[in-house]
Amino acid sequence: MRKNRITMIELAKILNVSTSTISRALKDHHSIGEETREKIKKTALNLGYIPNSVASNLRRRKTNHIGVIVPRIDRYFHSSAISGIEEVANEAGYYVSIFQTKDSYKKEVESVEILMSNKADGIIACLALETSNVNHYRQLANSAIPLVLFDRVRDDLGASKVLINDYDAAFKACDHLAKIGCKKIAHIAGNLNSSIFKARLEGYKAALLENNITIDEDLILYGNILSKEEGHEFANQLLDMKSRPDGVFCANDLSAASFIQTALIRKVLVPSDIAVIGFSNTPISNIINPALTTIDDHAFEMGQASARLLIKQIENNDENIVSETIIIRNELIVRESTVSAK
Amino acid sequence: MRKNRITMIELAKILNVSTSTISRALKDHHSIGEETREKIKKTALNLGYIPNSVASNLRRRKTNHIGVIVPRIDRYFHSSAISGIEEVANEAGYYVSIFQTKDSYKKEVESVEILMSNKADGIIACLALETSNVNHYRQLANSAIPLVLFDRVRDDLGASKVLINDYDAAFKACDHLAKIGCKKIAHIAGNLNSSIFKARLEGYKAALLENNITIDEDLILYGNILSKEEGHEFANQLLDMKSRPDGVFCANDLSAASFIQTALIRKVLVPSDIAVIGFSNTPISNIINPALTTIDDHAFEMGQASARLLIKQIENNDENIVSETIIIRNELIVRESTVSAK
DNA sequence: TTGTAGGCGTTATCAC
DNA sequence: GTGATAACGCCTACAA
Repeated sequence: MRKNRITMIELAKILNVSTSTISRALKDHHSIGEETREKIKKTALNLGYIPNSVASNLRRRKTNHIGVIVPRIDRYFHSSAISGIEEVANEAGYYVSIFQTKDSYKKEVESVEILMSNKADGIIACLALETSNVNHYRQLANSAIPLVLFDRVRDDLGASKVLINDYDAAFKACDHLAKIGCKKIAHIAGNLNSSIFKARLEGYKAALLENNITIDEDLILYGNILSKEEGHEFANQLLDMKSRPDGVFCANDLSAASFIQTALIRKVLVPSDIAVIGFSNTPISNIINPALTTIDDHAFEMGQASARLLIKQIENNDENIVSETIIIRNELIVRESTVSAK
Repeated sequence: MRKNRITMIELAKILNVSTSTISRALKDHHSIGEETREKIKKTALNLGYIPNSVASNLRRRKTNHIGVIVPRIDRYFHSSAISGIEEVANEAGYYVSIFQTKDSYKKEVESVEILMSNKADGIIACLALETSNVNHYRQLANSAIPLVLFDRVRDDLGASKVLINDYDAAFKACDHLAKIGCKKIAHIAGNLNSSIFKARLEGYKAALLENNITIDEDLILYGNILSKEEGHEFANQLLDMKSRPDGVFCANDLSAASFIQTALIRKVLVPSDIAVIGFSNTPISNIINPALTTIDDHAFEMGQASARLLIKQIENNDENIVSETIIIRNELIVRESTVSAK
C-alpha cells in the first residue's frame, strides 16, 4: 500500500520550479503564467497530489473548521439544527465537527478545550442542562474564537445568540388552550436551569393570568430531560388527581406524545377530556394519534441562522459589533390533540 | 481582546528551559524531574497555555480526527449511529466530524476529498443512494486512511464493514406475516442501488417462497428515499387494488407509519384488514397507533462497532488483516400492527 | 535529566 | 512572473 506522500516539494523538484510557484499555481494566483499554471495543475492531478490542509492551516492560522456542541444528536431538534448548520457551513467552505454533551457539564468543558486546541475558527453551542458555570466559554474570547449560542442560551456570556421567543410561544400555546375552553391547565416543565424552559414556564403563567385563570402550583410538574418515561409518569400524576386538569402544555413533543399514549391507555379522551400541546413540531407530533398540537420552532432554520451568524463573525470581525441576537419565528400548529376533527 | 498567543516558546523563555523540556513536561515524559515538571505545568496553567493541536498534528502526522459520512443526519437511524460513533471515538481520544451527503454522489466525493486533505485518521461512511462509482473511496488506500462502511455497504471496495443481515431480517419479518395468516403480502422496497434494500427484497421473496406464496410483481413497489410522501402514495396504490393485500412489509419505519395513517383514513383496519411491518425500530414505531411491528437494527450499536473497528485499524494496523466484517444482531419486535392486542 | 537542531508541508514576504 | 527564505508551533533523534 503506497503511502500517498507527494507534496509540493516533490512537485517542485519534478517540474523544476519552486514550491512558491506550485503553491501559487494551484490556487490560481494571477501572477503565474498561463502555461506554467496549466502544466503544474496537470502533473499535480496525474500524480494524485492532495493538499495538506493541516500544514496550510498551521501556516495560515485558519482551519475552516466549525465546532458544534449539542446535548444529544439523536434528538430531532438537535440533529435538525446540525443539518442546517452543516448546509450553510459547507456552502461557505467550512466543515463541521460534532460534540455531544449528553447534558453533562464535564463533557461540555472538555469539548470546548478540544475545539480550542484544534483551533476551530468558531463554535456553535446549545448549553447542557447541567451547565451553570460558563467560564469555559469565556476563555474563547482570549483566543478570539467567535461563539454563537442557540436555543438554550445565556445572556451573561456576551455571545451572539439565535433563539425563538419561548415566552411568546408558550403564551400562544396556553392562550390557545384557554380559548378552546380549558379551565384547569397543567404544565409539564423542563429543567429550569435552562433558559428555554424557564421562559416557557413564564409564558404559561402569563397566559393563564391573561385569561383569568389562577395559577395552581400543583398543576406544574418539573421534569428534567423530558423523556418518554418522564412524560408517562407525569401523565399518571395528573390523571390521578381527583380534580383532573382539562388541558396540559408540555415543554416538548416527546413528553406530550407520551402523555397522549398514557391517556389513551387510561381511557381518557384527547382532546375532549383533556387537550394536549407539545413543543418543537418533531416528526412524532404528526404520527401520534390524535395528531399533536405543537409549536414549530424551526430547528433547521435556527441551525442555518447560527452558522451564517458565526461565519459572518469569523470573516468580518467587525470590531464595532460585540454580539448579535437573532430571534427566529415560531408558530402554533393546531392539530387534533386540542381541536377535535369534525 | 487579547489574542491568546502563548506558545511553548514563550513558556520556555519565561522558565529558562528549552522547548523540548516544556513539551516533555506537559505530557509527563518520565525523564523530566519532578520539580521542573510541576513548575512547568503550573506556569502553563497560570498563563493559560493551550496546546496547538494543528502544529502537533502536522509534526506527528496524526490528527485524532475521524470523519463520518452519512446520507442525512436528521434521520434517526443515522443520528443514532453517529451518537454511537461519537461515544466510542471520544472515549478513545478522537473527535468526529460529520458530512451529510443528502444521498448525492457529488457531495460524497467532495466529503472524501476534504477528509483526505484534512488528514483524517480514518473514515466511517454509509453510502449515498446515488453512489455507484466508488473510486473516491479507493483513493483512501493510497493515503493509508482506513475506511469502515456501515449499513449501506459495498463488497467490491475491500473495506471493513459493519451491518446487519438485512436478508435474514426481512425474511423473519415476512415469515412472521405468513405465519399470522397473511396470504397476499406486499413489499414497499427502497432504492435497489443500495445493498440493504436489495437484500430486504430478496429476504421478502425467499420468505414468501418458503411459505408457498407465489411472488406477485404487482405487489412490489419500488421507492426511493422512502419518505412519508412515498409511503402515502404507495399505500393508496396498494389499497386501491381490487384484490387488496393482507400484509405489507415496508423497508423502513417512516413509510410503514405513513402506510398505517393512510389506511386509517381510508377506514382500512390494521392489522385485521392488513398487517404492517416496518424496519429500524425508530421512535415513531412506538408512537404510531397501532404500534408498529418492526426490525430493531441497533443503529447505536452499529455506530459503536464501526468506531471500534476503525480505531483498531488506525492504531494496530495489522498488516495481516485486509478487512473485517461485523454483523450486528437484529430482532423482530412484534407489536399491534401485526398482532391485535387482545 | 536537559538541550540542540531539524523538519512536518505550506504560504507570506521579499527580492530579482 | 518566479525564486529564496523564513516562519507557523510542536516533537523527537541525537547529544551532552
